[in-house]
Amino acid sequence: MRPRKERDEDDGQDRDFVTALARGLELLRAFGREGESLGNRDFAERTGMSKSTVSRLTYTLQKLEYLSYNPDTARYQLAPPVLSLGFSCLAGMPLRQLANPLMQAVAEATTLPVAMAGRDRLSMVYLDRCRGTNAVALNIEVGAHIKLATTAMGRAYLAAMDDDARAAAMEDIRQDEGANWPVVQRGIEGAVESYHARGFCTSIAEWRPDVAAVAVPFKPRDGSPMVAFNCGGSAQTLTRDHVENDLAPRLTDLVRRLAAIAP
Amino acid sequence: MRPRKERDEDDGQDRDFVTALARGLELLRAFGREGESLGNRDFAERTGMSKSTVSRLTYTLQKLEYLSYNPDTARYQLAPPVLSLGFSCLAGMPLRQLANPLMQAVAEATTLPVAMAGRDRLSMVYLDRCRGTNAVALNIEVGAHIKLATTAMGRAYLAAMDDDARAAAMEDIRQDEGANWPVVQRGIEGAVESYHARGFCTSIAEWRPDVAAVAVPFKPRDGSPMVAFNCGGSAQTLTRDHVENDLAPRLTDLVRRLAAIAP
DNA sequence: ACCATTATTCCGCTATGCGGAATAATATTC
DNA sequence: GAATATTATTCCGCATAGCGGAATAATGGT
Repeated sequence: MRPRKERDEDDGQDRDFVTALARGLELLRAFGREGESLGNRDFAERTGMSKSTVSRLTYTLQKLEYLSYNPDTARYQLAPPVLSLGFSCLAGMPLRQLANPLMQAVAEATTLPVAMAGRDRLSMVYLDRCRGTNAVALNIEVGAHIKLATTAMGRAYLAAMDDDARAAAMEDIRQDEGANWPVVQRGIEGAVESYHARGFCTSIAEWRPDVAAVAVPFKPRDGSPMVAFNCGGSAQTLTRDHVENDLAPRLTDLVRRLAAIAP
Repeated sequence: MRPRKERDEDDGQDRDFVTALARGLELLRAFGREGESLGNRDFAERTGMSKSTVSRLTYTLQKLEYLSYNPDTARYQLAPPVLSLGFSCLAGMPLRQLANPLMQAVAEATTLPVAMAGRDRLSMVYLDRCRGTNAVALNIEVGAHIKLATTAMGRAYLAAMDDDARAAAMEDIRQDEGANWPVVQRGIEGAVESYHARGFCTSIAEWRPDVAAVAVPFKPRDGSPMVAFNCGGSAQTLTRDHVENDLAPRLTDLVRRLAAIAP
């Protein structure tokens, strides 16, 4: 086969990029995690597309049953076929099956939840998780988002990116964070150093004041997307010492074992 | 606002239907539940689109990060953002939060798993589920599919559809089932009767020889998509009498209570 | 009854996206 | 190692799909 030539996007347009598809997907993304229903008006505002375009796209998506339409409120909502796609996505990650037992072992040994996540723009998305026997703590479901910029998970991911990809991501984060950026930036830079020096990243009372966590990235050799593993709990009960000298080694060990069995 | 005029799709084309979007989504759907990776060739075969079209669409989807590309194998795989969409879909279903406690109560009373599902083409997709304390039985995850045509869940859904929608669905099922159709058809017709007479549908050793289940549909008054609830387990331990006279009333009761608190 | 809001339709224009054929790169075979 | 088979991408002309502005409809509030 033939590797795709680098396209010149800067000046001219990308002749192979299908705009209509991108727009439609942007519409699906417009829903927040809080499960609001959206009207055509909302879509137009959130995405900056013209009313007519939105109308046509929602019409199409509804016909394909990705959106369900409520005639009473004139609002749309994401429909079950969207969920199916998400499930196929999970099914297509052999890493999950391989990593799960290792995660489970750490969760049991530490009594804390352990999770695996991948990136989605400025978030990390949970791909799998094991609950620790102990905690009521931090019960995040598969599919849920946590911040890329300030969580241990996100920092571990950032730390393991190529320099240029990380630079691009950090630029996006800067846009997003506004005034917080200096603090956030320091956190990320610290994480990069921590990762290179010790192989893990922490976030103790930085994402949320009551949460302490550690995370380690994993790059599959076969080129499938990078993931990260985390483990953590209440910042009240977990000392920095405990996080760095007990939890962190368990996660680095998890990743080492995984590297031995994963492609 | 203004209700959308009925389009004439039969003869001319639908001027408002965005083909490129539909095609791109069809590509995402092409992945089976078994988590294969697909190359452009596979997409072209499965969807019947031309090679060039597939190439452009996969390029676009990859750029949007819905597909991850493995340069070694030249195969694509669904990426985390797809999972995010699925999660937003769940978040947007208030019914889940309302129904969950009721489902939990039935699961505990019967020691059997109870689930809620919506439709996706010829499948029912699990939207939520509660495990019964008892069984190792039938542990299906959220997002998973079961057959529309032969499960209790699917039959309950079919039974509660409008006559014309059901007719359309049955036509699709007929296409899909081939030689089995006569048996399947009788099952569905029996389910429709059962639903009208008693308010529930069963499938005992019909979907799989070792599974017995009962299901009840629920139509939200606010126009959001219909769902169904099921409950079941091993056909060895569950008698028809038990299913119809113990489990079924619990589910119809669940739906009655839900109707009282849901929109 | 009127106005404000929200959606949809209409329609001309052009960029968009389509597909066939040519081209490249890689795997496979002998 | 040359030759062949496979799989992908690029090129490019053409038709048309889809875009957006303006007009039109329906609805709800006051």
